[in-house]
Amino acid sequence: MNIGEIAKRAGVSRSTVSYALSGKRPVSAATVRRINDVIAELGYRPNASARALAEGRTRTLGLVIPPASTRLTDVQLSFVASVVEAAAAHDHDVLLSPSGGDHDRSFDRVVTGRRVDGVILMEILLHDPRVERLTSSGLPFVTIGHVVDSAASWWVDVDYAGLISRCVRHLADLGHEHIVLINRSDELVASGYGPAMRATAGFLETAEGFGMTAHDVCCADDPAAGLACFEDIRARWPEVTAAVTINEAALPGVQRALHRAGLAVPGGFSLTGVIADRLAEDFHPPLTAADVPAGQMAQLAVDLLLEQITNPEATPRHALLAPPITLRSSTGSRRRA
Amino acid sequence: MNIGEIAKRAGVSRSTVSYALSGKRPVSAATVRRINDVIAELGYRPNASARALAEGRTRTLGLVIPPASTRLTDVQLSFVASVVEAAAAHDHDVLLSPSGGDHDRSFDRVVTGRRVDGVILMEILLHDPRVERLTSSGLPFVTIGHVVDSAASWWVDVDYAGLISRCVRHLADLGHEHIVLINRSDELVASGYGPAMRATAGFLETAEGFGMTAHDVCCADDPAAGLACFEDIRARWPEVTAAVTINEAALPGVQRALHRAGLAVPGGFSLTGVIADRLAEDFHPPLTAADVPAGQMAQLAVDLLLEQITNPEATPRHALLAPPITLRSSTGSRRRA
DNA sequence: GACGTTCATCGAACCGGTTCGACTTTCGAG
DNA sequence: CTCGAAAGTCGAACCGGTTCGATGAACGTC
Repeated sequence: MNIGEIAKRAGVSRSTVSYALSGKRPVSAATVRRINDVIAELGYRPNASARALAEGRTRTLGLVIPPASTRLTDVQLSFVASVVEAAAAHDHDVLLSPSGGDHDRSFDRVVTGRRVDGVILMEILLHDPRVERLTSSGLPFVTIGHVVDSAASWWVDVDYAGLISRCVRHLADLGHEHIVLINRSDELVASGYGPAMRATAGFLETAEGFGMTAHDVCCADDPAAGLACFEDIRARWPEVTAAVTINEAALPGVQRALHRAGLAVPGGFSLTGVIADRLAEDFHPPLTAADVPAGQMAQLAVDLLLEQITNPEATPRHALLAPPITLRSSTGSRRRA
Repeated sequence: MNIGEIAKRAGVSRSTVSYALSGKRPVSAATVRRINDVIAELGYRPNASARALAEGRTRTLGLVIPPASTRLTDVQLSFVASVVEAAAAHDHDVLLSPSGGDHDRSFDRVVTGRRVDGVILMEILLHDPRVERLTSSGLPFVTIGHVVDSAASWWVDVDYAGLISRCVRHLADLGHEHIVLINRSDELVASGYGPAMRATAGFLETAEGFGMTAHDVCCADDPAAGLACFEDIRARWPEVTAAVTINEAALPGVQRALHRAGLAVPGGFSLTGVIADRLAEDFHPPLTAADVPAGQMAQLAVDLLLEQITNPEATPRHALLAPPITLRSSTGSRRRA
């Protein structure tokens, strides 16, 4: 059941059927009705490949995700789901492509085979080879996170430096003097992962401004590492009374370490950071934190990408989101150790 | 840069370029080399839409996921990532489509627009309307989980009944006499979610066989519900000494409730069930559990789907996986309450 | 030396849509 | 009544690949 069949049964030409469906040229009401009847009867749907070939666009967006070996965090996950929904709202589909490791073939296929009209790139590094590949391919793309030279590209990011800075200020207001930043993994930081770098910068700078002593440590993205990391912190700097973190995955371990050390939250120790709201709420006690607005970021990323696709000449736009800190109950005024 | 341009620069016809690339007819070594040189120089990649149109297949698989509003569990997440990787290994891409709620348009687009060669359907119900839609559309598909009338369809599933049964036997061996099943949400059970139904059946049947008293309760998929659920259990059946669960998302709440009640695991209470291995290991103490092999299921689902696509006349195949129970440290012999 | 194969290549048709130009017909304005 | 514009429709070309049938050359066989 293709457009020719519909045309034959409705007694019109193929082009008339096409115009009746797209509305790009006037078609008489009677003809439209006849065509619609035939379509309803035969259950016709235009072939997406043929349409893509003719129109020169696929109505599909590519979403490049970290490979499965890298454990996806809760925020990333809800981001993926939200991208799919935002795209669906604009009648677009989403093609997934893992990247990194040995998955470059997939990335290549998606990028160079004109399979998608544009790409959303997650988890980008400060110097990211994929960004260069995309730039030279001419395919529209939006990154989640931004590269060093960011003015000329399209991106959506969370203002990690600003948010962490606010967290530090919050702790300063509560009287804390010795604080620590629990960052993400060594490798990620070493590879130039933007959020980690910016969090560190915002953390140290703000703490210094308030005359606090501040330490920052890296921690792998899993509970076991969180536990070890926190015990290490206690051993090296027993005077620390509060921690700021951007490492969601390590949280359960940190919680266990706090418990083992006999530290109540927030009575004996305060904890805050940039955390997905669902995770912050599931913590015990609920975490005072800057909630990463994954859904909003996804929506924005899709909007920016579609705008860029529609108008390739548009000047690049970005969005740096700084969600407010939600006061829950994991931070309190400093107590003597 | 299309195939015609390549042909022109190599001084051959378009069909020769096509045959040189596909190898479906012999082409002289000299010509192949000349064509490859031109292709390398111009960075040519065939247009995926044109190829899909001509070949009648898209080399793309559809993956129907639960909508973003339904919080995806850890298993589901790693399943998605694994499907993408398994498909990539066969040079296929994955198109995501949410379903349920108001996302039927997306599902429709994917299914009826010939955008994909086949579909993998996650989280299916015992009576699932999407299965009927797919069946009548003639598109190959594989379901994760199986419907009542399952002999005639392709699916991969975890043997929940068998696994839960093993968990119960394990508890019986340890001397427990009063146990409870923490199932998934009311709504899910009410809507006929297979795993939940089969878990219940396997649980009650096996417990009865061992002469145990067994209760089963539903619990929403979040920590707060887990906490409330467990406190309810303690209030109603204080004699219960062990729980079996298939509800991963509720676990943190259950843990908190155990802690509040002053119950050590496994000293005061035993806990086991069907849980993703990563979650089981992150628990404190690590959970004795049947690890859901998400990666293996994804691999199998993709293999089955590709087989069905290649050979539509093949008789349906299924796989019911029963991973072994991994003994960790959350179960112990019964103590007097 | 005639003949059937295999090799290598070409041109044309096809996949199923969209879109452009051209051709009637209808209609309202001058 | 005439003329131009708009409505309504058609045929043909095009998007960029794949594939079929045909053709000519090289080759081994009887």
